[in-house]
Amino acid sequence: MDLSNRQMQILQAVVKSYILSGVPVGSRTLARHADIGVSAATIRNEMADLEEIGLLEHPYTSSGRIPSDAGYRVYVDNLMPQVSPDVLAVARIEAEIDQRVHEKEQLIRNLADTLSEVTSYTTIISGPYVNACALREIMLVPANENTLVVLIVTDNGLTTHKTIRLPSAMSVEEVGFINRVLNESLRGKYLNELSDADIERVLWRISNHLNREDLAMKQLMERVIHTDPKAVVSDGLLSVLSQPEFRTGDRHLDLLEAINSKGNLLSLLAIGLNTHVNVVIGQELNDEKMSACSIVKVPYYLDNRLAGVIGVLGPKRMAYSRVIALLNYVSQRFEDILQE
Amino acid sequence: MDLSNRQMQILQAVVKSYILSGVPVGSRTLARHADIGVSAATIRNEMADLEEIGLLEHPYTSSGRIPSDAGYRVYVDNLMPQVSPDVLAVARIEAEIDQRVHEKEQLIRNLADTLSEVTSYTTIISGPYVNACALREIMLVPANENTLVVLIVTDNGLTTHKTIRLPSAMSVEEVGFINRVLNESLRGKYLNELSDADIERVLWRISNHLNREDLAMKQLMERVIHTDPKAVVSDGLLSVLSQPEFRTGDRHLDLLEAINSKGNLLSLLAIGLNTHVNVVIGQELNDEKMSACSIVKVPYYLDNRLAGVIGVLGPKRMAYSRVIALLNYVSQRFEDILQE
DNA sequence: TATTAGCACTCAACACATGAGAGTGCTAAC
DNA sequence: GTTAGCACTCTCATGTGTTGAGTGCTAATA
Repeated sequence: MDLSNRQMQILQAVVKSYILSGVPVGSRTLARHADIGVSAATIRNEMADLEEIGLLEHPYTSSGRIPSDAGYRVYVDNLMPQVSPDVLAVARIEAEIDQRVHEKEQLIRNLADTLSEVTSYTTIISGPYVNACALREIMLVPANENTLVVLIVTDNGLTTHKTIRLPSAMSVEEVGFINRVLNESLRGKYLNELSDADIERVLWRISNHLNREDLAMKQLMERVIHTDPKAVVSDGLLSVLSQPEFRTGDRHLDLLEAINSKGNLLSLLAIGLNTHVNVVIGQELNDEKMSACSIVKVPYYLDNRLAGVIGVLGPKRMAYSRVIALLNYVSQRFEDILQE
Repeated sequence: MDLSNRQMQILQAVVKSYILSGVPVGSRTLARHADIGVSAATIRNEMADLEEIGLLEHPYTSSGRIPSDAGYRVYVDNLMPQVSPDVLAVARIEAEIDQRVHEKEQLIRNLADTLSEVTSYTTIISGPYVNACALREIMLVPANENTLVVLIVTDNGLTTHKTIRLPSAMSVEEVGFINRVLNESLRGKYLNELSDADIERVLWRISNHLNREDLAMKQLMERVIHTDPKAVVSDGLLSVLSQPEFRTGDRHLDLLEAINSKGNLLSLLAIGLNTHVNVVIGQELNDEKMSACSIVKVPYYLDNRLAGVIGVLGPKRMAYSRVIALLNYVSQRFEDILQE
């Protein structure tokens, strides 16, 4: 698929104009407003070619062209201008950070809201994953005879707690002992990097001292170490649904339905999560109901460990370059915040 | 506003039919299908009277009648049949409870989801309020020199944790001491029932022993005692937005906008929260954007203390009697669960 | 050979008209 | 007090004509 310079220029102009206006773009508008330097007729010919290659499409016989999924793909990969993040948006984000919210988890949720507001799209985040951080303190608190509450605090100030139901009652002394062992063995470690041997060692110390069946302790350890896939926060649906592409008929219900299945969202964030910034367009989302949407997402790290993913969900007709610049910025700030 | 028997009969028939079909109901349909025993013309006359009183209205000159807000109100207060909760729905709810989810908070969230599914409306819950339960254990864990994590466990197994930033560094010993004092003084108490004297006493013990300024300790106590208004969980928007009344134009955007302001939702749940089951209809919600909706809600208690509110948000044309029966049932189950 | 002007053609969008149907309000009769 | 009858109203669905943007093709042009 080799494109002439002019074809690229025209494709770029079509995508830009369509993103801006949401209206299919015709050859004459392009001839007038984009600086191509040839007549509308020539542009028409080129457009016909671009359509044949599959980069543009035609809602109906005599409407302007709109980019196909492949067209957006080429635009995003090759034609899109690199921009720096919008100053106003950055100011909003920094203002949010300056609020000095106590809980980092809360701060990150707030930032997601802010991101939704400044982009006018929906923000989806996973993480920050507590078990990607160095453990500082683990605290077992008996809630009653056979229920424990586990509080986990990481070095960088993330916290989580969960309730564990024990198969049999456990005395305060036993809980205290396990607590001590867990802290001694796990402090400073990354929960998601524990080897089977590490776990075995801890279990051995515990079952050796307490007269407890191995299995129950093993289950307890599993629960302690395993972090729930950390609910995905999403927000800003309103602005996406206000976009014209969701105003006709029941288009908006499709999107809502897709988003409602939260498991779905998590898997969307996981698509092709190797590269840095990452754009998934329309059909690539592998979900009929979301084929009118795209996701721009970027993972954020802590000590080179994946700490979570930030994603922005919008219509396919999304301001890609603007969002990408912003996401890069925000992910950097996320890392700063986590780093403390 | 005295209604004749027949007027009540007609109003009831109109509301029932409209709730069922969503279509304005005319005198002939009523004469045929509702068992009134008079002709369409008579019904027309009565309807005109009901309209004059303000219980019915007229979308346009020659359409059938629909109930006004006041009409719904009379229906809900006086005319609505008492039904027992739908067996299928109850089965779904019990199945969810049988899952034996560890965290009660999680179980309650799951039940909210189930409630949304079986009613086809949106469920909103506040609570369960941790500070309406007897305190079992309070645990202060230092996260770093000037950050504390507070874990609170109640007698009935609710848990919450929050991060507190201290104005100045605090040693492990100091934290340990405060921890001890807090537990000794507060165990078994209800955090939202502490008197100023109680708090003063605790503060006195602490500042007396540690050489600490009173104000900082006071702030710490405030944070410990004060429960965040506990985010409102809402779900099942999809089914409400699928209702015909939100399909025309941008009606759905209005509703989304209203719901998006979460503070708003909390205040909606708080409207007139004295009675047991409680129906708030249309305009009564005091929100232009929600005037097409109603909320049915019921508080749930623990030891005669308000533990939270469950609400169901749907179109004004909601199956009130069914929802009320279900909510009564669910609130009872909530109380059982909290009671353990 | 690449480009352009010209022109017939297509199709969505809008405005307007028309008819059917449901339902009302009113009046006069029962 | 109740009912039948009838003119009237208004929505909704359908159809028709017009407009305008835009295309595809062809033939002329550089």
